[in-house]
Amino acid sequence: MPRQVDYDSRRRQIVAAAFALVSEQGLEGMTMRDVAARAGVSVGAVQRCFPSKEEMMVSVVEDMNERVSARIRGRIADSPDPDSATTMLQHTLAGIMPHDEPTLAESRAWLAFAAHAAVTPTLAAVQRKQYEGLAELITLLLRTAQASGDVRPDADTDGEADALIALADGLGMQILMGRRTPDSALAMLDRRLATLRAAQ
Amino acid sequence: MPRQVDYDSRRRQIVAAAFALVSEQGLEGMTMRDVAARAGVSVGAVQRCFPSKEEMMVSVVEDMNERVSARIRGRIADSPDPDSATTMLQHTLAGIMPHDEPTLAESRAWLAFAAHAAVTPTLAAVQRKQYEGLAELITLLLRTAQASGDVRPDADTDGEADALIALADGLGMQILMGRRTPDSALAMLDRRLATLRAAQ
DNA sequence: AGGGATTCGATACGCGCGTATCGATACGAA
DNA sequence: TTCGTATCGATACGCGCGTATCGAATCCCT
Repeated sequence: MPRQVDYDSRRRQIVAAAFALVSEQGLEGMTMRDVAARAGVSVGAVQRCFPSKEEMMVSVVEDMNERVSARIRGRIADSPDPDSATTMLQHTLAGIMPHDEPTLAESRAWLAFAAHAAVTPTLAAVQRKQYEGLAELITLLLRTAQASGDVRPDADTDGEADALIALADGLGMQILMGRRTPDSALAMLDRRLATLRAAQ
Repeated sequence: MPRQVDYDSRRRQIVAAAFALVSEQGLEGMTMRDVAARAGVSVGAVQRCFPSKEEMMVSVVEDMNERVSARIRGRIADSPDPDSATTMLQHTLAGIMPHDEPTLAESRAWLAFAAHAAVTPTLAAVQRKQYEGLAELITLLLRTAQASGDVRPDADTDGEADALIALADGLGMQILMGRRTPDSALAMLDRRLATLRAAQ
């Protein structure tokens, strides 16, 4: 037997397999056996990388968060006006909403983990920290846009950040349920952002 | 053995027990044994009322929806100006957001079922129909308020209804995660409603 | 009054779960 | 070359799940 394997890449493989299963079948579809099979490794290998299932779930959630962050960074970099705070704001919020199959899968998995976090303090702490980071970013973008006159000076940036996140989350759920198309949801988000720009 | 029992009240007992378990421990805490024990009946009794677990889940979701509807009706009736469409609108949206322990329990359970519905077509259809009804009600209220001049005439009532539902859902999740207090979330909702009233 | 149909709840069953165990295997040091 | 050791994956284990089964208990009808 090989005395040495690349643990990091194996962990990534396993996390990817676990994420795929959760996005397709929910958390109850993420069994150790199925994760191992999907990743093409033995159950023992999974156990060695993740001592318990809960640690694996934490890694999956963190990986999802990193992927969303990376996508947002990419969108901002590709934007014609990457330095504008309002541009970054729009791309950040649009980036957390599902609009194609990969991002739909992300949203399904996110929903599954959110439900689990509601009764599992460990996961709740992880997810909460990620929301905290997102809220801080959006607050910062709002303040920056405010300073350059692109957002109404009387807006409560902290509150508006949470309201925008809530709207994006809620719209994402409507998309998941098939009650709204990604395009129309995005249009609603943009309309909401527009009301922050113009003086009331 | 009693040849006849009150099936309706037993069904209600079981549904109440199942709901309590879901709200406390998530869907995975809703096992047939625990539901039976909590309802004070035997497992066989549960099986006779609900041939399968899935039918039980559907009943729980429908019961939750009825309870929310009843609460909204109560709020509207108790309001000082019950006939005003804007009053009904505010109470309807506020009524689906959690603000005390019973409604927090409702939101936790709702989240659990939403996650399950994402991978279970049967439940998805039930939940979707309920959202449809809610969206229609809110659209109607918006149109009525529009007709009496309480809401901007240029508002897209269908779109705004979904946006308001999305905001209320998202804010409810923030409350569940402990990132917002019910009061501050309600204030955000009211602020959003206010922007629909004034001419832009 | 008594027998047959019916409904009760306890228990059995098969399965899949997360985790623990362990012999087989491949390498580095002597 | 050979032995000790570290690491591999297959398999065992205990448990709790949803569901099926079944003898006991009850009531209606003749």
